Amino acid sequence: MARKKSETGPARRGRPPAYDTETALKRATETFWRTGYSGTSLDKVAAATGMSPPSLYAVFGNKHALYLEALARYWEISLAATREALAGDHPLDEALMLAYDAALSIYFSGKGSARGCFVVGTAVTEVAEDAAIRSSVATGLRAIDADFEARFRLAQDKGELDREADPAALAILAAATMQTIAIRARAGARRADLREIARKAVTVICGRQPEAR
Amino acid sequence: MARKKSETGPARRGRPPAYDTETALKRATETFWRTGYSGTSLDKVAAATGMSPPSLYAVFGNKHALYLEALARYWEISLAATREALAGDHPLDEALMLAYDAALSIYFSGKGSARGCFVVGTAVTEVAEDAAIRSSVATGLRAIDADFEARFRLAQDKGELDREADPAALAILAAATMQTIAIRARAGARRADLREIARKAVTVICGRQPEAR
DNA sequence: GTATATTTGTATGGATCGTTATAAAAATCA
DNA sequence: TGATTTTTATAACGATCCATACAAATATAC
Repeated sequence: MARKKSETGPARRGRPPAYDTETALKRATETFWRTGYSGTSLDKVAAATGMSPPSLYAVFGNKHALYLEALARYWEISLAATREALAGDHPLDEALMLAYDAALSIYFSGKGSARGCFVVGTAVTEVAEDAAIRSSVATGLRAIDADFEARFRLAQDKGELDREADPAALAILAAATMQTIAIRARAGARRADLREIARKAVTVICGRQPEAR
Repeated sequence: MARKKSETGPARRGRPPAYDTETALKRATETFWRTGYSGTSLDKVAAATGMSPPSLYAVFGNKHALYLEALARYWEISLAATREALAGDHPLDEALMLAYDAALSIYFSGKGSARGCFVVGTAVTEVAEDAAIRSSVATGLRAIDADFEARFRLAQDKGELDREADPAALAILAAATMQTIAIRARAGARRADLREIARKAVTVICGRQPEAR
């Protein structure tokens, strides 16, 4: 629960915070993103944020709570990116490519080699033993499926997609494509190659257009 | 490089090993599988294998080398399972389902909740900062793609698959389906639901059969 | 038996882990 | 100014990390 959202009230009482909570969370996220939850020590987070351990604990609680907040924020951002891509009035194949381009922008953000998806790259490992992380991941995965499925249903309504197509099945494949791209990005694949993968996947998923072109 | 493969020569000299290297590697793999590489201490591995830390180091080198050997062994087993499923003379859709059933058997093996895929569940996290693990993962991913692609090409030759289909694109989708199943299994999805996902994906991937049914 | 070779368990080293006690620093309120 | 409030940095806590020194244990070779 990030504070610092106070609307500059009548001036706070004690010593003012030296660091912004939002940017600290962003820096912490970047650190977890690269070395995972278990592989990231709080000292590393402290170094990345410039905050001392006691300040981190005062603001975020503990390492686990900090990671959960980073995970929740990541879901917000990445799900919003997918939704925005799918929400426009583009043709189905273009909308899907916009979603994959948005994902690629996230997966290849930051300095150095690609980090892929924060969830696939760090949360999935913890999910086996950590109920809180598992819950967050499961909920997010369902949301992705639902967003894709809604777009496929809309495509059917608009006549872009064969009436006999199965929107739920296509949604799983669309989500799977996003996830394989996330894995391959982290494993070192080139962005252009991954975009080509997305393009081919979209072609298969959209299938032959209904008669009216 | 696991020893203990010696063909019972003229009787070894010193005190005989108390533990079998193969079963120790299997137990170590199971431990990494659940808590990941960074999340698994050597003490935990020692407890799981029943071996003392010095014995583990004598046999496997160090924690990193032990994990790499577990990873290599996992690739061997899982790739062999996929190949065997695709190698039979079943129809394309049945062959694909055999591959997914084999994967599900691996993902749901062991006691307790499903661990998913060892690679997706543990190696992908380390891949960002560990060159050796990254190399192993990249090679394995290429192998999966190649195995699926070969099967799709065969299907075209046998007339099971539309001549205009793109075997490479379908292979990516088939691999992506396997990976999304791995992720969802670890995140708590039920086996029956994942099998249904596989079934629907196979339907989309195989597409409409060519004229001759 | 004695010497040699190899593995074993115990015990521990030095570093790092997550977390917190403590007190100085920097602001407002009186 | 002095009291109060809040954040800061330093330092350290016990626990655990990966790895190894050491000597007892157990086999063969002579």
